[in-house]
Amino acid sequence: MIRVSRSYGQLCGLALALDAIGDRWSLLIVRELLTRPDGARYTDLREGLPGVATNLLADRLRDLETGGVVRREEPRPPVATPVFRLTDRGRALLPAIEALAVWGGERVPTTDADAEFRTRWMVIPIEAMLTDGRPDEPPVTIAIRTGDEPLAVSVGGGDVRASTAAHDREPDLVITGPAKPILGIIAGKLPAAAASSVGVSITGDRGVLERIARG
Amino acid sequence: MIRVSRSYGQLCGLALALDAIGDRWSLLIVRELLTRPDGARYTDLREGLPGVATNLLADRLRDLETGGVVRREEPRPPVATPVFRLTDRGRALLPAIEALAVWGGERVPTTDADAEFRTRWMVIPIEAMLTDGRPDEPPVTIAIRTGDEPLAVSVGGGDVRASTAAHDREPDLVITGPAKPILGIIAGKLPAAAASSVGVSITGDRGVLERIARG
DNA sequence: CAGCATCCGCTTTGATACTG
DNA sequence: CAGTATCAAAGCGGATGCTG
Repeated sequence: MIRVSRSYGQLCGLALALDAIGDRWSLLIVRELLTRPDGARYTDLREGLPGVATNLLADRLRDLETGGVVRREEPRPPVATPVFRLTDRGRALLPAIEALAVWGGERVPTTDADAEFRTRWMVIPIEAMLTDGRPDEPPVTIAIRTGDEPLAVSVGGGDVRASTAAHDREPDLVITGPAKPILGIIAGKLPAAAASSVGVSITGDRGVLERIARG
Repeated sequence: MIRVSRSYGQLCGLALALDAIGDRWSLLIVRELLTRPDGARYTDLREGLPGVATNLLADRLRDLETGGVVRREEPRPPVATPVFRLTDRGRALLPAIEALAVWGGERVPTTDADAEFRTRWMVIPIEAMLTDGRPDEPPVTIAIRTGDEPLAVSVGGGDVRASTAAHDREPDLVITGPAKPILGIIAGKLPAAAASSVGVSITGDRGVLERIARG
């Protein structure tokens, strides 16, 4: 009944990391929790992890809890349901996940039209790949309308932050269309001029795109 | 007979990366090849991957070749054996592997005394965790004597490079002892003064340790 | 309904043996 | 040396059942 995920038994940082988060679905669970700072319920996680078997999700959450990556918070007596959050150690996986996401993002399949998509999945690559190139200018916001929910990107003070929460104010730039080309445009790999030809509409201050593109 | 490693089917950079290198042993194979710029033969890889089943190693090498991470170079007609190398795309995994190795390295088990170890496995964490803090000073070298083969660390010009090749000249610092405390001392987590109490002997210019420690 | 646990068929893994 | 072949055991994914 014990669930000890098989260890590589190697005195090596990478092997030890893979002992902890190398199982199938583990890093994707961490991805979900990274974009939910307030924690997530079991069903939230299932929604963000299409294809996961429910028993595997339960197993992995236990494993990650044992590994010190995830903390389960039991609800207060009356009602409510458990909430899962990342520990500090879990959040420390961000650089590794960003690096993997950037590496994998270079090969986004143009075929495979029926792949699952959640707008939330854009948060990590956006924060990893973009930067505020003009930290002294006043902050601006971008609204991205694609997928299952809108995305708000805040640019200012040298930082780029993305979240599925709503903006405080009117966005300076609004991007609407299918996710794949939007990612290309944001990453600067697809020129904004070609947006309409791939079904993406951009309204507002396009200069913001230059401000956030990496040198 | 087709070996399509199960895809997550998610339009997400991280999921795509895991589709390519998320299978068991895959990233450890890349680790081995990263520390062998001249390529490795099948048996070299087996030596550096204790515990891998030979059929799995063959399978993974095929998968990684299909995924564009590894290239197999067949030998010239007379004799010789195939050599496996990383492609450019495979080498591009270095930042992700470094991030994972650093994360995993923070929890090196003090128990598990019978874990496998190869000196070569120190190359990536050393290059990831150390820096040349005095790039204008003349280059220095460190010899690390532990595990199955000696390790040569070159510090200079702002870079820290490690390899299992021999030094060109006499090392400025020699560190001898068991791998675990040596890693701690190099990372600056274990004071050099405590070295002898954990079986580590340090001879030469200890100032080098301050030169390479991260801020 | 949220949050799992159980069962079941299939695939992957790992240990060993064997071959060109 | 560089793998392939075989097979038991574990892991995975899907469906379904149970409990508060």
